[in-house]
Amino acid sequence: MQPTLQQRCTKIYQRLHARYRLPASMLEWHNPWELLVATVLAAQCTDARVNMVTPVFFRRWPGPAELSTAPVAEVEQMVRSTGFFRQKAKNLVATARIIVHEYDGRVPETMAELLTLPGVARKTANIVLSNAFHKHEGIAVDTHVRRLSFRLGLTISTNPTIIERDMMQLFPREQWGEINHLLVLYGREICRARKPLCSECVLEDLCPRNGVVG
DNA sequence: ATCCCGAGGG
DNA sequence: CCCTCTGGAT
Repeated sequence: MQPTLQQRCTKIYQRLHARYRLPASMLEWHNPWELLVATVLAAQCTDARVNMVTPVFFRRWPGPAELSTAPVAEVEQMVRSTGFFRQKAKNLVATARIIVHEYDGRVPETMAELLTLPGVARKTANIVLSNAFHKHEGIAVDTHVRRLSFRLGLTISTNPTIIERDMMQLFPREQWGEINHLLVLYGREICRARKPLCSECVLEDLCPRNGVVG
């Protein structure tokens, strides 16, 4: 008797939760603004690299007020090593200006408002909402969540919006924030993009690769 | 679909 | 060389 999709998700959560207990992002931050900046910089970049940049960044520009008047060229050099540096610098300065002028200098706390910021889509907004404000409006779908949800047969889509909708159906809301961290950690350690360590996998009996009906 | 973009691993 | 890293806008 094959387990249902829901039953598999329950087991996936239980096993990864047991493995990682209270998982957190490796990004280093001290307030919502720092988490927002770090998450924008994390696009197509490792957390370790972001963490090399952000301490210097926040010493130079501690908050949105300081960044809003910074020369974009100087910001570009600061974030250069994270890749996509022209886009990220331009978006971060523009975001700082919007937060200063439209939100009284504070990072907005709703999905709709966060999505108005340049360079911020649902993935970044979900990370900020769940981690900085403890609001779980959705599930952050990044490269790891996309790869693992597909491999585990939790979605047949490669579209992040559809993947998020599928995942929201499969996991209870109180797990939405944590499931992102669990899948990211497991994706980095075991279910890696390049050479997944299937022989060490604790989800082996739940994976379509081993005959479980997707 | 394509572009943005540097750094590290293999 | 190629692939990947907690994406987003056009």
